[in-house]
Amino acid sequence: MSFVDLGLSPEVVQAVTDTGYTTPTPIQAQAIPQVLMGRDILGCAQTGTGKTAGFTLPMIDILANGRARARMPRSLILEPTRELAAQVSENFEKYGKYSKLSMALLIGGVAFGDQEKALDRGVDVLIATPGRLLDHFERGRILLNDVKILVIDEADRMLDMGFIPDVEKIVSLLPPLRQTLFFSATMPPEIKRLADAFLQNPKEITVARQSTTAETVEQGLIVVEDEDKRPALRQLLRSEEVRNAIIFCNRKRDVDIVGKSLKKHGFNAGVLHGDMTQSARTEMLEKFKAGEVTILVASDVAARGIDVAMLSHVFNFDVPIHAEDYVHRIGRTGRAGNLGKAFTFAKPDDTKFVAAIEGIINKPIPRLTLEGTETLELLSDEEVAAERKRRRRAPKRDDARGTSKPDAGGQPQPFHGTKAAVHRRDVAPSEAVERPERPSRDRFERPRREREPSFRDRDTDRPRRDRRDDLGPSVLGFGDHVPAFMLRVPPAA
DNA sequence: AAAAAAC
Repeated sequence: MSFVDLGLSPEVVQAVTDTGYTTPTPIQAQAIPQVLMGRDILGCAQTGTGKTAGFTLPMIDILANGRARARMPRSLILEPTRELAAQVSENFEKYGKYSKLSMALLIGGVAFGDQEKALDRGVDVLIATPGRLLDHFERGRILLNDVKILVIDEADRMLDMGFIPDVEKIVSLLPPLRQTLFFSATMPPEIKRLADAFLQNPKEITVARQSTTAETVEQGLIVVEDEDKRPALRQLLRSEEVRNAIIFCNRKRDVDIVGKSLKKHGFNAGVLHGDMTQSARTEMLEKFKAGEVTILVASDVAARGIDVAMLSHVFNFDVPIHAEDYVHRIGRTGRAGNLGKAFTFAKPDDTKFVAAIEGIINKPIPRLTLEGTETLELLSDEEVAAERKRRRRAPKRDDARGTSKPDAGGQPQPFHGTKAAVHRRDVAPSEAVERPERPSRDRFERPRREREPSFRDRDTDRPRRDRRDDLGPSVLGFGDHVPAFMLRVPPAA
């Protein structure tokens, strides 16, 4: 079976041959002929299966005929992360080099100017993350009624990330008569519902998730105390033949800490997480791909899809909270038949998370010990519960990780907002932990701020005395019970 | 226990 047999054009086949690929992967062999026939696809597959080429190759041929009008893309590919979107655009560049296709990449963290210019020229292929795409749409820079092919990639991840409302909004802007390719690594009910809504008589393609069985990945679990993780990691990095590795941390903060620590100890390490600027993210990923940086400390931005050829190792500095993420993380190694190793550091109370992982990979992860490191065992569920209880009763005075703000902890603290520092000496220690109630900092819990009553002239934005005086003591919506502070006349500007 | 994504 070759790419020619799948019905692809000589131009595309040549471009594929140039990159060195000769044999289609199972998902490519199944999907490409169907996509070329114009059929909808429901693909159950993750990256590493050749899924991306499974849709880019036939799309290049389908879009070869016809021209895009300004601001009216002819196809749309939605990706959950910026890196994935960038990767898909590289795919189109690589395989579309003998075909004349125009393309635009709409992702956040990048200036609008160039993206708008590209849209104005007209694009055959539009690759986007949902937020930035909607942003362009709302600015009126883009029209979606000419989209003939829609690709929704990594749908389950979009769900995890809360993008589904955005995706539904975007799909509602597309013409109903179109071809839709829908990919997801897993098919929870919510994703199935979406697939049913978006697809018409789709061809279902399921590709075995080889990383779940992970025959080519040797796995190991090391149980240590939190503070022993970094030395243990260094020891492991030195004893293993690490060609290149990703080290996953659960928190961005720890990504920075571990990255810094490794660099300090002379490792060729770099960091990658979503709080970095887009240019720093791109630069780091490129350095890692090029081998300039051999150890990448990363958050789960890098857990899925990031396609770095032949990683020798994956380390989980923390046990991932969602078992699925474990599969995705270690799926970065042992790909395409190469051998890989995956080591996971667990704390003794990570019992539940480890059990969940072993449940979905359907086998135990071998426990390892490290010389010179105190290797422990996972606690039983009862022990974890007891430990939690104990810790609640005697809260830590100072946070060993150094992350707490100076005013946190159980010490008596001055109240804020008073001139004299008032210490809470008169309360029992256990109650002293209770902080005075403050407005929630969580942006989702924060009550929506009501629009202030407009005392300003709409045109001049000047305060309007007349209006304010007219208003009298009543405030709309409060009847006769108007809180005193709302009746205060704002200072004249 | 987190991370990801729009300004």
